[in-house]
Order: sequence, then C-alpha cells, then structure tokens
Amino acid sequence: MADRRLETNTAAPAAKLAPLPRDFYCRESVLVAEALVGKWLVRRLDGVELIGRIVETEAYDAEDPASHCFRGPTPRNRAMFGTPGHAYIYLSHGLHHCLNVTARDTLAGGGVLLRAVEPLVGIEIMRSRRGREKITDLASGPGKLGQALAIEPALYGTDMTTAGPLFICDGGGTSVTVLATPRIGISRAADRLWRFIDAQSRFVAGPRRLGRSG
DNA sequence: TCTCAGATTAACT
DNA sequence: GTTAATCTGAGAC
Repeated sequence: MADRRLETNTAAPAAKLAPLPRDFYCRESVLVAEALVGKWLVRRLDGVELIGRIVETEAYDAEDPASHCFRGPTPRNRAMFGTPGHAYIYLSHGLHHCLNVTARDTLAGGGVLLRAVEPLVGIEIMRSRRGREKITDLASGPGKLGQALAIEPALYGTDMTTAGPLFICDGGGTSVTVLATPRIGISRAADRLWRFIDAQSRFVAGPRRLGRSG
C-alpha cells in the first residue's frame, strides 16, 4: 500500500475537486459511510483551501437508538430529515463542533459522522487553528476535525454537492482497505459495526479492532 | 422548571 | 485511568 500513500501537502488542482453528486448520498447511511472512506473533504475558508482525506466515519439513521434523529425531527437535527448531501453540524458536550453529511435513501433521517481525516492541504493553517504540531493530532477525532477545518454553525445545512465552502470529492480515487468496527462513545446499539476506518491509516482516531475482546 | 445523559477532548495523576 | 469544561434535548414533575 505504500504506492497509495499520500504524504504531500501540495494543493490539488481545483478543477479536479469536483463534488460528489447527490446520488452518492441517496443510499443507506451505512453504505455512504463506507464509501466515504478515502474521499477528500474540502473546506474553503477566506480564499484558502483546507483538504483532508477521510479515514474514519460512522453511520447513523432514524431507526438507530444511538442517533440524534432517532426521536424524530428537532430544531437541532432537522438537516438530517432533509435532502441528502447537506451538512449537519452539532455541538458535542457543549464544546466541540462535529460534522456530519446527511445520507439516506429516503427522507426518514440519517447521516454520516466524519470522525477523522488525514491532513493533505493547508496543514500549517490546521496546525495554527489546533495549536498542535503533530500532524496525527490535527484532525484525528470529530471535535479535532471540526476545529482544524473551521467547522462552525454557519455551515449548518450547507449543500455539500456543490463546490461551495464545504464539500466532498473523490480525491485520488485510489482503492482503500475499509474495516468495519463498533462505533465509539455510544451506549445504545453499540454492537453495530457501523464505524468504518481506513485499515492502513495512522490518522484513525480510535481502535482498529472489531470488538471489545477482539 | 429542573435534572440528566451525551456521536468529546485535553490536562492531570 | 480520571476528571473538568460546557451546551442541548428529552423526560419527569
């Protein structure tokens, strides 16, 4: 897999950063979560591009007791009941802004939490925003990702299928070894293997094993 | 209106 | 391994 490692911090040509189409998100959130591993998350901020390669995701939907949309629409989660492919941002523990992209084959509610990315472009800006030097500590967690990529409430509901301030593109298009594991930090439906990680990435935030006992 | 749990992180021991 | 920081929604009364 050394052939597909991407250590560069050189900006990719903007023309190649075409957002993934709406159809990509109009599937079961689990399928979208798995497919997003290896894609590039693009954040445009004050004319600067911050790009990270997605290495860790989690799927949630309305039938999932661990999901924010399990109990139906509220002012906070309304985005997850709208058209797939939009940003759902929530404040975790009153401190951290976490980024989801809405995804579902119906409008019943669902989304994919982006938990970690491998910084590719704008690394120095991310370092500055995070106040950390270690590249593996810049976006290896949902709250860290939010801080590094300037994920803020103003981005709530952003259409991520257009080349705006926030979107996801196919990126390198290289194949990825995706591993399914239990989700992190939840007590309900904790046995579902709805967390997806790049098995080879050192930027994954949590454990790489399948269950509590291995 | 009050209380509690929660899709987290970083500092401290 | 433990704990503090801090906001939101849900449920109980």
